[in-house]
Order: sequence, then C-alpha cells, then structure tokens
Amino acid sequence: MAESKIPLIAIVGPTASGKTSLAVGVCKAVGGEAVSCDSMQIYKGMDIATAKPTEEEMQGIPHHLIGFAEPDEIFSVAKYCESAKKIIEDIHSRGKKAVLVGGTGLYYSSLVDNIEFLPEETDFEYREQLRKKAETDGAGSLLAELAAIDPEAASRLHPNNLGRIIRALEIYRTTGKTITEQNELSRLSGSDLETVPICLDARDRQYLYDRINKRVDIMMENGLVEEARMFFENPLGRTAKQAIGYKELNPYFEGKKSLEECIENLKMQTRRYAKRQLTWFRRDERMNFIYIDDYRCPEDMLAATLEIIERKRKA
RNA sequence: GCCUCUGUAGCUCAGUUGGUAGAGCAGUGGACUGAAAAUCCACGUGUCGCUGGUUCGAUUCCGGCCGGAGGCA
Repeated sequence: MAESKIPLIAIVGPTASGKTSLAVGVCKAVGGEAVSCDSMQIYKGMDIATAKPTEEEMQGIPHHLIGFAEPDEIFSVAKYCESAKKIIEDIHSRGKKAVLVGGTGLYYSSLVDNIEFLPEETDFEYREQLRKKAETDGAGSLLAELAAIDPEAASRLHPNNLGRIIRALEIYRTTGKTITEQNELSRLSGSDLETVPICLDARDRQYLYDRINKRVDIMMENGLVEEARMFFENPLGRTAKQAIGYKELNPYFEGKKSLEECIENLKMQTRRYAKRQLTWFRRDERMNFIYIDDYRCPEDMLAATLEIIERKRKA
C-alpha cells in the first residue's frame, strides 16, 4: 500500500430499504456525490419501475451512472466497473467523496474487489450454438464437456444452471483459459478503493415487505402502467427487459390476466428479489448493517451511519 | 326449515379400504466473475373444524354441534 487508496462509502441493500435518501444525507454530510450501483437505473426512460431518484429526492446532489444507456443496449458487469471506476476517480480528483449507492450485488462486489475482466467480448453465436446442443443432447452433455477441460468448475455447477455452464465453456473458447483459472487471475491485483460498506436491512422481514408493497402501489399512482405499456409496444433489449416491473404486466396487456393479479405478482417478484439481494450482501463479512426498523426518524439513521463511517475510517 | 356437498400446512387441494398425512404455490436459507431486477439449488408437524361414540387404536366409521357453498316441492 504505497499510495493512498481512494476512500469510498457504499450504501447497499434490498430494494425499497431507503438507500437513496440515506445516501443523499451522507453526501450532504461528507461533501459527496452519488454513484449508482444499479443494473436497471442505467437505462433511459425506465424511471418509475426502477424507482430512479427524482430531482426532488436528489436535493441537488449529483448522481452518476443513472439513465445514460439506451434501453436496447446490452450491458454487463465489466462495462459497469469500467465506468464506475472512472467516475469515482474523477470525483476523488475534484476533492469530493464518492458515495456508491445501489442494490446490484454483482456490480458492487466486482467494483469493490476490483475484479479484472478479460478484454474478450461476449460470443453470442457460440452461446446460441451451445444452447441448441443442450436442447438436442441435454444439458448434461455440456457439463460433461466442461468437466473434461475444467473439472473444478463443472463440479460446482448444477446441471440445471445452463447459463453458467455455457458461460464457462464460452470463456475457454474465447480466451483459452478455464473459468477457474480466470477467476483466480481476476483477483490478483488488489483494489485501490478503501471502502466502508453499509448494508440496509430490516430486523423484521415483514417490515421491508410492507415497504415494498406500498412502493409498488405508489408506482401505480405515478403511472407505472403507462410506462410499462410503452415498453410493451417498443420491446426492450435483452438486458433491460429483465427489469422487474414491466414483464409482470405483460399478461395484462395481452388480456390474459387482470391488472390486480399482475400487480400482486409484481409485488411478490419484488419481495423475492429483495431476499436475493440480502443473501448476496450478507455473505460479505466486511459488511456493516443498518437495521432500518431500529430508527424512529431518518436523522437518527443518518447519524448512526455517519458514526460507522467515522469509526471505520479511524481503524 | 329441509336436502346435498364441504371444513387437512399461510393459500389451493390430494390422501389415509382405521395404525396421527403430502403435493403445488407462498415462505425461509443458500449459490453467484461479461444476461445479475437474471439464473440456479436446498428445506414440508400440521390440535387433519369442535365434541361424544364404536375400536387395542379415529384425521379416516357413526352421532351431535359449529363454520362455508349450493339446491328446494
């Protein structure tokens, strides 16, 4: 550690846990700028469903990496890390503090641990080829193929997780390295970020779920159906179409289900997503947790957060 | 009022020719390196409505009661 690292505050956590408002509070307190860590808020026009912060919510704090990509752009972790690093360095060079905020666990971990991605691009043709092979010969044949070149990876992958098996084979094909080798190589150079990671959680899961349900109701009031209809008529790209909030309403537009049923399902899918997010962040032993149902008012929560930041910086 | 059906896991239901029960969904936990708001894995004890009776033994058979749905000269 010859050179001093770039300090980074990270506010992560499940959807609807209050990351945006806490991050704005932190930015104001430390002279910071927000850097989004969200795989869906990057897209233009996908405002309501992704709960992008509004001008009012931002309170004059600059927010980066939001709404810059076209909805048909295929995005990836690698692209995200590249952009985020640049912006964080830029913020630092201007004497401000970068405050990462978002709930996309893979993007967060890859950035913070400085995962190094190879220059090779995705080979969609080869993927398609493998997919067809899986259809005719079964996924087991792909797994067997992988076992021949990388037994370790093959033993870790479940036969049903076709996407991962294909990706492992693709890496070998395009780079000549096995995914196991690449995973090791990607971690060789340490990060030049000094991160204080803070995750929002709720002691009572139902408390979080109630917030999620309410937020979906608010999205409805804000015109979610119109936004979804727009993307139903002008389909999204392969990355953006995965966003929760649009695909759940398609059965309604197709006349197959009532709006009420679709909304119930949307709430459920969002709750499940929140659970998966928590699973991701919980496994990081460096994480500091703030339990949102411990605090009576936002000021107390902000104070507790700043206290953690202060304490970690001294350590 | 009478007749029929019905009451089993949070929900929808199956089942036990009498030996205290199991699916789907929900839920919970987990994995995660170029699609990640994606993808994938694991996990099923509940006074079998209540109460009497028959029985070695009842959620199962019989009676009564309560709740739900439908039907009726």
